[in-house]
Amino acid sequence: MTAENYQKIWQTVLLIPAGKVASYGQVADLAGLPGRARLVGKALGYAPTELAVPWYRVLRSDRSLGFAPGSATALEQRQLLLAEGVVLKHNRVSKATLWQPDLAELLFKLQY
DNA sequence: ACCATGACGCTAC
DNA sequence: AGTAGCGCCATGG
Repeated sequence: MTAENYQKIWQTVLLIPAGKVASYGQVADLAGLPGRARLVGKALGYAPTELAVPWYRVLRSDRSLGFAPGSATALEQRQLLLAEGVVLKHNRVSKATLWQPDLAELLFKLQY
């Protein structure tokens, strides 16, 4: 069951389009796990590399990167986002880069 | 079983 | 812009 939750989370994150970002809480909600943002972070940490989950497109609800500024992971995330054309202002992404999925289409793709 | 620890988030100061 | 408290709960010691 927790394994299934991880699957739901990975699937949801895979739907985030390049150049867009979503928050941990948003992913949790869309994955059918409201209020469980922490689980999203855990799931991303455990994500199998073969799934190629775009973990770097997930950040905090205040639109700042999900890691301590200066940490190797934060630098990597910044680089990957910039490579997709995401605009970063002082360690924050602009509101325009937030992912706003069409719910009907999302439900269709997630196949619940 | 108990306790501490997080890739979090929201409300209230 | 910051801090504090609380809710959340899987994982590991």
